[in-house]
Amino acid sequence: MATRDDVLAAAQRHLNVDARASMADLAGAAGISRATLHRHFATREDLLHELGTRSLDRWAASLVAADAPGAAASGDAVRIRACLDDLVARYLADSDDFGFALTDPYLLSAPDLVERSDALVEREVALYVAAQAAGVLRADLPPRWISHALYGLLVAARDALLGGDLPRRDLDALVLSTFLTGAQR
Amino acid sequence: MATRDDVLAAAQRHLNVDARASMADLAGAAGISRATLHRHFATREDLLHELGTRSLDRWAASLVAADAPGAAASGDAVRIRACLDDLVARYLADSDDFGFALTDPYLLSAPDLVERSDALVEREVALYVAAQAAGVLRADLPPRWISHALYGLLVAARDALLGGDLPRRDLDALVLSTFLTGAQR
DNA sequence: TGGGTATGAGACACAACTGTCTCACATGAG
DNA sequence: CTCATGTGAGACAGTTGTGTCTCATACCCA
Repeated sequence: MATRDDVLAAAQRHLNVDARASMADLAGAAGISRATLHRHFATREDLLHELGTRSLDRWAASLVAADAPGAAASGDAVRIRACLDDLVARYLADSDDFGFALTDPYLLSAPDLVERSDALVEREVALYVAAQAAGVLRADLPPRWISHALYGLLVAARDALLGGDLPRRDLDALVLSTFLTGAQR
Repeated sequence: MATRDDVLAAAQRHLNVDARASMADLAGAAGISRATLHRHFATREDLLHELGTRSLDRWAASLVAADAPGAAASGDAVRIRACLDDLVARYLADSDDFGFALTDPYLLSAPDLVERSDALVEREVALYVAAQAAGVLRADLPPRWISHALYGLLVAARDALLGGDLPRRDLDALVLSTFLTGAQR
């Protein structure tokens, strides 16, 4: 018998492949009937919202696991740099599971999710500000842009993976290296 | 009286704000009735497809305007570098108009558009390969990844602009600089 | 074995959107 | 003025997906 978590996981996986999947599609992906899916999640919005919340949970957890607040507060360049490396790898792992959430139109328009997302950006930006102060990141880039840029590279990585252009194992190094030093020789 | 092009332009503008707009929404945005919109475009797919085609036209035109094939063939580092600068600025201008097309689920799943898009990526990749050979871009990055990365930065720029985090005038420099040299100090 | 629980299949009403059609009206050209 | 053309308003049917409900059944546990 499929648990609520099993269903969420299946929906997640399927949405990463087909962002416009219907409830019938998601039920099929979970190997259950549509009726049973509705027993778990009354509405499609409920399901999406739950996935959105979990994706934000993961984002928040990654910030904590990489100790972004600690690194930012320390002001230590080496520590901040290690934190950035760690963060990129964690974000990539998160987007393996929640990649669809990066660009899902519903999630991007749900007010409470957007609000929480903004709050997380704020915490991430604090790290970038500290990184700039410590000389780890360029001080001439708006920290919010740095956040957007890393987000964009995650979208790029997701699409490269989906398009079969790159093996997963290369992504960590590519994203980090592109993020930090760009594409120029 | 609104021409077909006026209608397309209005739809484009509105889709950049609300990617899930209905035909009624788009008619309203164009200041015409839904019936008239259907006189211009029999189906929603027709409209989307036309916009998708035009966005690919613009992409192709930008590659030509920046003389990517010429620069690639020349093998001249200075010329290739200038071409890249030009290309980034043009892509950003294109995404002012066609930003929604970057992540629109329908456009990304329409087989003929995807096919044409792949062909354009191919031509873009040729430029990156030449840039790597000329020592302009890092040779250790897969050229396809470079293409994805720039695409990701365009998404980032669009979102930063939409979120009001950055003024339009700063985008060219930020995207180019981040693309080329990254965020690291 | 019997009873409670979860499920699948399917019917059903409903909502939103789509695409078509008609008709009345405005406007501009001749 | 008159006619042709384009338009808006609205009715209409069709489609798709949603959410609810019922009922038979399978399964697990006592």
